[in-house]
Amino acid sequence: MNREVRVRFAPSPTGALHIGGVRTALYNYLFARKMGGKFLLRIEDTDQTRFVPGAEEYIKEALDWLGIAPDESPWNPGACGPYRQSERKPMYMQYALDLVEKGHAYYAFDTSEELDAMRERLTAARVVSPQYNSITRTQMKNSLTLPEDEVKARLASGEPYVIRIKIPRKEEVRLNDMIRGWVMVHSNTLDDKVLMKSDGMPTYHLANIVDDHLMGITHVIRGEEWLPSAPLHVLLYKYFGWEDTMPQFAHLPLLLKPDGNGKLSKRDADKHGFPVFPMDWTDPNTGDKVIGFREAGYLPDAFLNFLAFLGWNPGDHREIFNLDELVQAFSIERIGKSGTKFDINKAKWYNEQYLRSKSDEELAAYLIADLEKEGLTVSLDKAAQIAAIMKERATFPADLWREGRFMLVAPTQFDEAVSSKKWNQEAVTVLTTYKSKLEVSQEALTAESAKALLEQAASDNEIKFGKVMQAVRLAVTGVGAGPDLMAVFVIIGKDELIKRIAFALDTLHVQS
RNA sequence: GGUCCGUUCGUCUAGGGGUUAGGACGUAUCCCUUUCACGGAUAAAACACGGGUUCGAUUCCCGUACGGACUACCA
Repeated sequence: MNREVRVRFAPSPTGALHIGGVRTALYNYLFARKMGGKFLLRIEDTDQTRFVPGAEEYIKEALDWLGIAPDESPWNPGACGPYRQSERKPMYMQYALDLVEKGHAYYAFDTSEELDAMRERLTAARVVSPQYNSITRTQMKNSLTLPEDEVKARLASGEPYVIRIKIPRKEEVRLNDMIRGWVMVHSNTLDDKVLMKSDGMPTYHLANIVDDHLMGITHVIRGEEWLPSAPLHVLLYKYFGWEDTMPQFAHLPLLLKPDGNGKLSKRDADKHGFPVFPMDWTDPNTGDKVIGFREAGYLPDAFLNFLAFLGWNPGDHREIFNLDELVQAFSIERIGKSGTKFDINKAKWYNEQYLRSKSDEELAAYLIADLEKEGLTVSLDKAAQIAAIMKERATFPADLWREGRFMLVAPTQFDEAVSSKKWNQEAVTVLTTYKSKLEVSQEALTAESAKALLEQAASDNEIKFGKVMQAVRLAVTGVGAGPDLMAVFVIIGKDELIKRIAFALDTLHVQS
């Protein structure tokens, strides 16, 4: 049987989409495209208590930003809708009841207090892992222990209940994970997980099996945190009689903290000052703010490239891949098994690579946008010129302006450390000469003519050109470092250049 | 605690029974140069440990250690 590949990304709308989730979405997308299949988005909102307004929109916007929009989603439904589990609510009960009928599930009436009491009792009795299972269920209030009449009466009276899976006492459950190979667990370590909650909603375990089946999902690519419950899912496929079309599983390694141990979290972002979310987000309930890669200045292609390499590699030494190239090169077999520590330096490096590969005009658009925020305007042409000489030294688009502002705004003060060391009589002499040469020159200012004139000014005074360059730079830009000076001169223009030199000559004083 | 998963330079990783264990980020040095960058070159830097199997193990097997995930009417 050769089914069309269909994969899904199934986040819960409980807040900002974590970077690990974004990577899961990306791998799903890459796999779908590579296999010529479909990538779907399903919103797993079965926990009504954790609903956060705006979270869904955040997910959509993040995927759109990265260019990995799903083929089917709540906003772009295909034939398998709805794509929100809350909207699929009426579908689940029949499947749960089917399991009850087959003897693979049962009703349970225990209150949360009774559940707590059971766990306390077991803990006190030094039972290693207190759980609702084949042994303990015999002492709880459920349709396995209660007389049939009573069960019916309780159901009829509207008493709250859940439906639990009846895990077999002794059975080896095995699955062949695409990343990890055969994983085996004994059913006696599994517990009778709740399938239907008392509010009439399914739990993740039921909903994801039913939906994946109904949606024709062929491969489940998800985080490693799901591995322990995968055997439960395998059992469910078996009990539903869907073994033939059970998806293949691929459990992705986790994204870990950059320094210590454990899963990457928002705390790490706060601690190290880098984002772990794709975009800015303010939680409407708690007011918590997180910063995003997008707002921090990461380019979507760079971010995607970085993300793809967190746990996957193409097997050769190439590092730069755009989305299409990632699709071509991607394979699940080349995903690593071990957890990946998060290194923001690599992300920055990727961003630099992509920034430099952009055209001057593209970069100019960023620059112009930044300038507008400060009420400044500049021609596209000039912005492109600035971008051209700044991009080699920028990590983020914002660096273009932050480090290049002197090209549009004359310095009003001068870097003290540089002036104390480099501002000397020789510099003053050369600059004075240079200024007058510029004033009388009829030539248009080019990088070549600007340099020729400066060299003349230096040699006229029998001073080595290189010796005063730092001072010249200081005079014109206010700082001691920056892009090629002659290019800067051309951008600011002759008049402005003369003005700046005059101002520096007036303002700075030679220290003895 | 239990179950499951994992372990190659600081980090991301390639590799795989016999290799000078390769690349990238980062770090250091040098070159280029009007500074700072970019770029180029070089360097330091790794197979967790212990047993097997084998002529030979970093690679295969088993333990140990360490790390992680899971252990809810959350996903």
